[in-house]
Amino acid sequence: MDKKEELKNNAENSNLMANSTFSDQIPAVYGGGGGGSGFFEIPQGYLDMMSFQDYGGASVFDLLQQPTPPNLVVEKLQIHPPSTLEPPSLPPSVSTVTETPEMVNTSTQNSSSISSSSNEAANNVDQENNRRSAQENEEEQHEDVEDDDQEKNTTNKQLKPKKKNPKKQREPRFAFMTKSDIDHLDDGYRWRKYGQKAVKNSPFPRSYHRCTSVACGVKKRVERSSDDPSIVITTYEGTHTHPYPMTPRGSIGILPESAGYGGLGGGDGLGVSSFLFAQPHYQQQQLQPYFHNQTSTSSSLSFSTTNSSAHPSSYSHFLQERRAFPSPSSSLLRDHGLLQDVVPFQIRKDEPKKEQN
DNA sequence: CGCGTTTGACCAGCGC
DNA sequence: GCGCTGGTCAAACGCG
Repeated sequence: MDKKEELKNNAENSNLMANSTFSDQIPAVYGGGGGGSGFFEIPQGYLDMMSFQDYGGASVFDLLQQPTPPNLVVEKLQIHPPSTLEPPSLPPSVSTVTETPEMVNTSTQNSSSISSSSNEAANNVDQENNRRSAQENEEEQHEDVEDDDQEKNTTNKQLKPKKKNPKKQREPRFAFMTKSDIDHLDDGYRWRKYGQKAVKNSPFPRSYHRCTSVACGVKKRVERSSDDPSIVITTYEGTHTHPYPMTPRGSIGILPESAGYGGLGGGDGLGVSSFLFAQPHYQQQQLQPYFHNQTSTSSSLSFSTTNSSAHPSSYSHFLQERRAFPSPSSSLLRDHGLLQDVVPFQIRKDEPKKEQN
């Protein structure tokens, strides 16, 4: 543990890395090979009911089929308008959107309405996203998905010949922030933690998780915002190559509210939160019960995407992948890809209209 | 015993 | 080239 502290301190003391600015962050959120992030302040329990339309690489608010739901307090939102793309027309609610110049490539400095917390959080996410997306955009086109396995195979570990494929491919990523005391949000999949690292500019370590499913190379990073410890930044990378587990960790999809999963942040200390979405159980409900009346705390959710493949419908990619594996209850569990890990379909509009091709 | 976590070390990429 | 950081590996360990 002492060493851990050391690492942290090192990271903190290290000023080699310039203070990350958004300027060179994710190039874009609107599809085209970019990413973005948003930050919503959402009443606790609302997440369970939240849903967005197919995230086809549009703006964050395009995720919201309808204007911001009544109980959804859009506190902060960051998006990354691509320098080369025109921002999509945004719904009325988007008036609350703050397009942060510094998040655009051209950026300078500014951003009035973005709080430091979300700023920082998104920053963390975007930082890496962008860093890679640049190089990945080129590389990824050459290779295909299997490389994760191949890496391991080719990694004949004698001592530590971790020579990986130079053209390491990065899968599309999807990041979001949640305001929660709990780090590891249970999205229904089973994850194995394979690493933890101290990150610079943050006193909180970042943990690395991998889907335990064989041949599924989906990874997940979890970290806390250095600025606002209550914010958990979760980044998914890759696409699940297997059906959505109906009984992950014992009880996905059949979690009664009484089971203590009613809302976010309700639990404490445990490694798993009630961050469960797309439960058939919820589908019965209407958009009414936003709240589960847990506590007065609120949960928040934000997005940051990196479309390394430069496809406008990057996230649709997820969705399609997931649809390839209709589950027994697929009729109920509309497949929304990783998004459904994050956003309960209740609020997503199930209309297939945005399923661009 | 199987599975998941912890942890120290290694590697690659990047900036200076 | 060097140092830093992020990402990953895998042995050791813990837990049920």
